[in-house]
Amino acid sequence: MKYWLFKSEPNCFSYDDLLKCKNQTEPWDGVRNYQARNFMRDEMRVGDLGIFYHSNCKPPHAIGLLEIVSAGRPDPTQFDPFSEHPDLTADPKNPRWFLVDVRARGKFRRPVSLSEMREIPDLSDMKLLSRGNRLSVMPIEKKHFELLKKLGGL
DNA sequence: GCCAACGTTGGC
DNA sequence: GCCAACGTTGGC
Repeated sequence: MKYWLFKSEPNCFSYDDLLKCKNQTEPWDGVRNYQARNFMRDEMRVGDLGIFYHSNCKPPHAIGLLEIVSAGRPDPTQFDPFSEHPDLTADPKNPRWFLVDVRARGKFRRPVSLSEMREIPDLSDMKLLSRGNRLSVMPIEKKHFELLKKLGGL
């Protein structure tokens, strides 16, 4: 089993928004980065777990757990000219962008801020903390997942 | 295939 | 609002 970190801007889609979705499940659509796409298309498996991270807010923080509940599948929003990230050059017979469906697996009792993470030596080699990292979906080591979960009070 | 220009991300 | 980092684009 693998572990992942999913970034989202809370004013766009927050953990509470996920909790309000049917079955607390939602497609993680709109990703338009090849590396992130490859993770979703090729490496995620049903049952993998993830951390939900709120970016571009004050302070940025990890806020809860999620579970991957579908394999990678084509992201329908690429073909929708009215979606936020249409890609009209994508061929429906050979989709370019993929998503997975994620389900909420528990909100943290307390958020774990980015600055707090930076102060914890055991988290120092997390990809999230590396300079200039802009990936919205990235792998995370099990030990980091477990520690974040604990810091979040779960 | 190189690389300059440009756009985006996202912490600060 | 600034800017570092980095991905993408497109001319050559």
